[in-house]
Amino acid sequence: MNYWLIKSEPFKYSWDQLNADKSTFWDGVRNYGARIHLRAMKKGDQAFFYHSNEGKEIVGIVKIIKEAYQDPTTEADWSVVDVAPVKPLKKTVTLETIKKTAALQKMQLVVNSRLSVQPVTKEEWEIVLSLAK
DNA sequence: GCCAACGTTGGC
DNA sequence: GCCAACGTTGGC
Repeated sequence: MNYWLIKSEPFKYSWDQLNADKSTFWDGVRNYGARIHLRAMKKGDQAFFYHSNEGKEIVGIVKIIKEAYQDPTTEADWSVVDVAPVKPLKKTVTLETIKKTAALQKMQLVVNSRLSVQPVTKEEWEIVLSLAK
């Protein structure tokens, strides 16, 4: 089981929208680094859903329900995965909180905030979950 | 709205 | 293959 973090600007595609849709294909990744991570995702992996720009917080957990396939919105060589919501966090975890947490300083969110699909270690995953209680 | 950081593009 | 210029992202 691998853990990830995917970002979306809430006014583009929000957590609420995902819950209304039940599942979606995660498109719009146009970055080679992010593409590598997308293609490494396995069915059943879980990911944090992060709201960038507005909110700047992790709002929920999603799971990968279909592994990477050709992005239907483009002819170019980009991939999408299908994701479905698992559950919202009881308490959202803000970027501010993450930055204040010593054990989370190596999260990609802190190191490279621009990467839209990021790997998360098991340790980081569990720390974030503990912060969300 | 600004700007720093980063990635990509294109000229050489 | 290097690097300057440009565009985009995202935090503030």
